[in-house]
Amino acid sequence: MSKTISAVSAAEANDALVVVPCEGIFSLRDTLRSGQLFHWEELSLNGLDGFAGCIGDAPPSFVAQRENGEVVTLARDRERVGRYFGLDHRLGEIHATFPAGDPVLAAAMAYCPGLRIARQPVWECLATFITSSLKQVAHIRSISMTLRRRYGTAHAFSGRTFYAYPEPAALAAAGEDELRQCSLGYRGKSLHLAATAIASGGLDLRAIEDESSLERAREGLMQLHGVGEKIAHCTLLFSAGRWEAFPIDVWMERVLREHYRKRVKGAKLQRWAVKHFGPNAGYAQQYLFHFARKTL
DNA sequence: AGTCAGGCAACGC
DNA sequence: GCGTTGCCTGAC
Repeated sequence: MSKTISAVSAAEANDALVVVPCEGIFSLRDTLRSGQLFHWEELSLNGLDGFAGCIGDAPPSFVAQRENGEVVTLARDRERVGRYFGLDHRLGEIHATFPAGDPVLAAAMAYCPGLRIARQPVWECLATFITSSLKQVAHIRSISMTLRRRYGTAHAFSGRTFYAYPEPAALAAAGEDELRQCSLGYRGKSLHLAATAIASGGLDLRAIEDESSLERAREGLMQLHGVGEKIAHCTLLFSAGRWEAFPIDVWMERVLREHYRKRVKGAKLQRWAVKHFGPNAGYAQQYLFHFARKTL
């Protein structure tokens, strides 16, 4: 079972809430609900409603947004939170690369203008999306929590317990059968193989992250059993800052078919999307995806 | 009760 | 290349 290795009292936390610098507009709620992060839990601290969760293997962070838009967190997490939620992204410059005169994208952006693409730790992003195959958001979330509780490091925080995502070695040691029992089914095999490959050094995630060519990074990830186009693109977009990566799932297929009249699929659809949406196609994808899921 | 989900691999052509 | 099928599980 996990061992608790840190504890921060609520009082201690309250004293240290500070504002996180943010470049432009941000919506914490939209960002957390846009299907890229699955483990943040609602938490009220000192009368302020926000969210708590682990960023990588650091002790839990508390994040909240005041009515005036200010993002606040513990002093110790100021930089970590800003970086994790992409508060330094220059949205104006990103949006300027989007196609002019695209009313669908414009509507999606108007729906969730403060949505940002987070910078997740690569392993936890990859692993989470391996477990997401053919699953609904609520279930992805539940699997993430189960894996964290069983194999992650526990941290006491504000009277509750939060868990870091388990390291590759922890999941490798758990074994395939045990992982399957975390409601994973056939995904247990993929997760275990990925954890083993990374824990043993057979696959170097850092090298893939640093790979200059998106194509080669994508191929590197796709060597893993259970990682195809969609999961590779999600990992590159949500954890490696590769905003040109454009994951196409059933929701994006639906949007592109119904609003853009695209009837092609697979690689052809992929090529069209990158050409149409430009160098930050993945960022555009995130607005469209969130918009589609909430309104279509 | 059957169908369907935020995919992928293996196989057939 | 392109289309089809099986796969675990939970929600409806």
